[in-house]
Amino acid sequence: MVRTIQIALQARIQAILFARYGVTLPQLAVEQPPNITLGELALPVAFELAKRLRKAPRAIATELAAELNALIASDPAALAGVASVEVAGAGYLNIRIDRAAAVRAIARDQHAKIGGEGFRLVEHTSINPNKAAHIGHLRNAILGDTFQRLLRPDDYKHGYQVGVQNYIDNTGVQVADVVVGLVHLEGKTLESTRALLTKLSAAGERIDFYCWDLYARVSQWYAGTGVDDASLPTPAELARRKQIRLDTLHALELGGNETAAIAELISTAVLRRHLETMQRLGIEYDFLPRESEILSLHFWDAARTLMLDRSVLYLETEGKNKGCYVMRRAGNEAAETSGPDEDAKVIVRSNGTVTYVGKDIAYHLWKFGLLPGKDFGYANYYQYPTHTCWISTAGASDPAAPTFGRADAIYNVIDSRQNDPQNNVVAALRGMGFNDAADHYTHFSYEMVAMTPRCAEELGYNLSDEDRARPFVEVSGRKGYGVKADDLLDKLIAAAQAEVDTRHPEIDAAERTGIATQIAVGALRYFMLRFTRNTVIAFDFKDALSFEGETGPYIQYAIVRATNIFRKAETTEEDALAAVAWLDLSDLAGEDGTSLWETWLLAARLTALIEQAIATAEPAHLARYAFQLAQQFNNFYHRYHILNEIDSTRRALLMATAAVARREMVRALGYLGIEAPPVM
RNA sequence: GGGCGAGUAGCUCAACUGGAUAGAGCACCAGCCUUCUAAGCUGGUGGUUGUGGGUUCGAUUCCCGCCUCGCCCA
Repeated sequence: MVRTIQIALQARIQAILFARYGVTLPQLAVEQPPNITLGELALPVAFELAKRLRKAPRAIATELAAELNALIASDPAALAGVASVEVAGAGYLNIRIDRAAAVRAIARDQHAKIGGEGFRLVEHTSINPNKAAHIGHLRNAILGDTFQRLLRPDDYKHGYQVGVQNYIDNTGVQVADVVVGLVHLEGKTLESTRALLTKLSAAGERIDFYCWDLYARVSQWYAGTGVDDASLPTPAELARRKQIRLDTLHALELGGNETAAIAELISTAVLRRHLETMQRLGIEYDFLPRESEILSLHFWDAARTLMLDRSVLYLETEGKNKGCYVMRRAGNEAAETSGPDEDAKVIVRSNGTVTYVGKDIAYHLWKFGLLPGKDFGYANYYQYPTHTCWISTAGASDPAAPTFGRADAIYNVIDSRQNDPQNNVVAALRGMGFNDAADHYTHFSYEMVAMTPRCAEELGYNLSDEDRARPFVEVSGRKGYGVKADDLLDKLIAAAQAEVDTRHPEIDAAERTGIATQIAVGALRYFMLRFTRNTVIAFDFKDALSFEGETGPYIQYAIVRATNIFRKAETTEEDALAAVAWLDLSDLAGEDGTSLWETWLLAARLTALIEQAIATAEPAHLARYAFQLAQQFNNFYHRYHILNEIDSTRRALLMATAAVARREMVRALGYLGIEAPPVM
């Protein structure tokens, strides 16, 4: 509702500016006054114009206010919802909203439209399928899933058509390392690896946890510093191990051999575990494109042809990159120095192998439907209650499967360490003339999740003095340092369960666990979303396990309180809101009414916040909003005792206020992927 | 050496992309449960926004130098 007024206001003011001064502003900021007594919206537009028009801001604001007020007087429909415009401070244009009219509109759930045409592809999670998911992966998946919810069509908004994919690097060095561990440290074959999976499954143990330990062990074996070596091996032995690693990697890339079959078996099993882990958090995928198919379906060959045709790729004939196919780096396109561009990015090495960036360019051409004649095969892999998750295959495609390589816009949730490679892909697209694709390519970049040194030591890791002095310690799969996603979730559920058990012994055990799980997920998802993307999260159990203050459970609790009011009053949120239509709302103007009105006003900002979160690709804004709304509701809750109110008109207004706050809290939390428990 | 990001209250973070008195949470102190659930509320302490300049009506925000920290590239 606030957004509807904002849009109308911006359009009207732009029209006036053009008619009166002949100017059009590219952006017209709409802010909030510091205090509600000054109005509901504020525009600093007069300051902006002061320079251009060489006129005092206050004088401009006065002219604009007069014109807007005249418009409102002559045509009430022109700026529906706006009561008056006044000048304040040094030249702010402050807007007063017609409270009664706005409250009626909000109660009817009128709000601005969100969404548009086109297919948007959100890629997130993308964990190497060689070990358990950890807290860093959780941040990625939670960010991506939340963003996907903001885009997707639902009951509240038209949204955009969305596909969610999770890219699987199943032929990379990380999977190869685990295969080395299985084959060379544990002496396993394809058959005995299969037996291992069966055994673990029967014992209820997690293959991804098994691989977590094995991966760390292999990494140490390469260095000769782990449990497999009593003393440091000879250089020749270390070289032999390094060669085993390379040979294994090549076998995976080649495919069609026992090593690759073991990799396929293990990576698929670990992948399934990742999907299960993420499903605990309400995170689902539509498609799992794998690197093995990008290789076997020869995506790169098509990309190379395209890149050569468009002169993005060229053969370097001198310098250190002689014999390589290279591409100029982003920002270096105009370099005209003589001699080889030593800073160019190698795409095909002199031995003929393609680098990661090369494969990534091919993959992204596919995403935009720009890779001629290439698409994945699609096979059914995982069934969610409401839809299927497809996986890539080199074999025949399931006729029921959709295709995903037709995106109008893409969002890649990838941590900030990949900034450079991501920029290279965009530069390649641009270099090929695919500017529209490049313009709609969003690297949804975020900083890593590290651990506080205290947290790492709690987990039993031996830190160097240097590490101990740092603000945080990086999660490391190679070292085996990290907090596993499932472990953290189990811990959170246990902590929540203890609270629920003492508070609600009357509820049956299964239901208590269900509530504890909702609370745990709420705490975890909110924790990962409250930080803006470019903030490094220094993970600590104390903060993450907190259910008080700025947390998910705080918001859930506020909702439960609202729920209780309706339960005790034996009415519903819907009825309370419907009653607003014939309610006398004249009270809203007074001081007491203002306090109620502030709750309505904040509740009516949801659409604006969603738009902002989409435009800036920053879910943290919405997370903070949800918390602020819960704070606002808790204030309201303590100030007014609704069920004791004897004046029926007033009681109805209070009920409706609780209803609107609850409605928007539930919605905002829903977009964050957090459910509202029935009781807490 | 080059690139990117960060430095704000004791701690962890915001600040709607240049606006009005820089805000939350945690911690600490003092209060509030026979009340719609205290996972809550009220009040208080706490700031030279790393530092030095510049741009202008106005800077945490933009520009330049310097200092720290992190990541990526070579």
